[in-house]
Amino acid sequence: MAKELKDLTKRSEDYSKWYNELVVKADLAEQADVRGCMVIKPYGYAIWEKMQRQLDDMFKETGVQNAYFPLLIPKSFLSKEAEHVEGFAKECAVVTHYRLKTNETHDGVVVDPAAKLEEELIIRPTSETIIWNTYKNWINSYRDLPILCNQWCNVMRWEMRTRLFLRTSEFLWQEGHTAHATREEAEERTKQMINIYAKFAEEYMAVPVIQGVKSETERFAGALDTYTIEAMMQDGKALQSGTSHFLGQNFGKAFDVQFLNKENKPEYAWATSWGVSTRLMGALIMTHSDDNGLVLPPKLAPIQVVIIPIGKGDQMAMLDEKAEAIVNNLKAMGISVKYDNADNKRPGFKFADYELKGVPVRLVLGARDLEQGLVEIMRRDTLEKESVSIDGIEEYIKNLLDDIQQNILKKAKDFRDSHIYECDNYEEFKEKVKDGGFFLCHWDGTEETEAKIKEDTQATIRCVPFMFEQTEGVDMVSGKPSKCRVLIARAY
RNA sequence: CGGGGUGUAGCGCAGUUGGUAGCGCACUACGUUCGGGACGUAGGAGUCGCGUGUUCGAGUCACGUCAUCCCGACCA
Repeated sequence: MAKELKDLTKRSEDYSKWYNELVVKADLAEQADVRGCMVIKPYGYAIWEKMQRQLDDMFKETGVQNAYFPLLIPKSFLSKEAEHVEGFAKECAVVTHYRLKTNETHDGVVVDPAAKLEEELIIRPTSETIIWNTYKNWINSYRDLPILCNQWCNVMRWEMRTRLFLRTSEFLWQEGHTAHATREEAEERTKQMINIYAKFAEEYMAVPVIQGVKSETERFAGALDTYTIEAMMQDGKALQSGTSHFLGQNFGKAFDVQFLNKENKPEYAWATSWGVSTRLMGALIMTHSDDNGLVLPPKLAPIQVVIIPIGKGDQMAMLDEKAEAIVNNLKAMGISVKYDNADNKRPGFKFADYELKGVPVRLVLGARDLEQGLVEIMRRDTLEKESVSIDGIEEYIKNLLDDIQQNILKKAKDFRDSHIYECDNYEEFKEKVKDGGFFLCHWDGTEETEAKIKEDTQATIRCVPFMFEQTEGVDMVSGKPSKCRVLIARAY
């Protein structure tokens, strides 16, 4: 096992603490006083907004439109698709009453028993049911199809254990729900969306991901196929970062959504759904951060460049003037920049603070350097400092931002690739998997084997990956023949 | 839901055999500072998670309860 991963494993013992503390210190989010819910603070939300905007653009290029559906779902809707209810029943919050009243001692409120709902309402854990109940009214003919809707919303899943960004009871996400006239078209859409997620993760988040298809046990409740993108965190564990489901005609049948096809014959609609959540923020944090704090990819950083002036009182006016010119030039180039000339914080404090916040580039405007026409530039990914001529500094910064974006992706990719192992020996696997990493192993396709691996090692089959050339072999656990290698890892 | 922690000022914590509620950071004012998380002086801030009990007296002891964190089962 690589030495650096050993070191990470050591950190992994209190990785959660490191992660939670880092998030709080970097001012991204905090745990709310309500069980398992999260307050996303302005700086954190700014990152989420950038993600939203980019994803939205990518969706719209494929014809998807945004819409909005209700938060509350009648209980009966959820029971219409058997597997779906099985999967979500255990984690639903239920609305049973619609009114409170003053208590007998008049110092508080109680639920008014007279206001009990005849049918309870479920706070959406996901919206397939209410959306397909609506689609029923929208679809009569093959000419009405496809329907390509996405909604940005919150959902609630009453998780037993929560963790900031990775698993909160309430989380923000987008969920796309499409209806199609043919199986082929729906399957095509399922793959198209997982490709978009992978592209977004790599090009914008600089998080390399492995695409694949889930095993039957890990599949979304009610889906025929679940495609996933799996990212590797710095402690070698996997994080499922996005999913796209081919739902077949399950929801079409459950909600009786039929249309007349070209042959004038009734047919059930074909469905897909796909989503990514604020968990992506967790992926971002856990992929790039170091001990100084966050490292944000320039394409998603709310502040891409921070300018910090250093000088004595009478020099500040001159520095402000110099800074203003650079700020205006950078803004004109579409670069978001913050000039921090607050006089109540010393430069050293500002340096540390913006490093913690992950600002990709820092420009120090020092009176002393300026006499020689120089400024100091520091890049957050490597923490390297360089003195650069102030002439043409804007172009230099633009190139540097591009370079940082490329570099952190490369760094994450190199790390991941050096921790992917092919393994054919179960004893060796059991020993190595403890320390993290992705394992490509032959699997006989049975649930028994899957369960045994999980019980022995806590690792799970993440997916059947697409990106590797597949050959037949022998299952390392059962010794039975195997068609392909699957990706196995411990996961968040 | 099982096992283990932790609840005391905004944050991080100390508080001895039960006897006046403390420290660091942050905050406010003034001054000196300012090239890698400054310093001095003065000041503000706390129903000790909540409830019941034991006691002359409870942050401290007992019982209960709630919240939160970590480890499992569930999950994006």
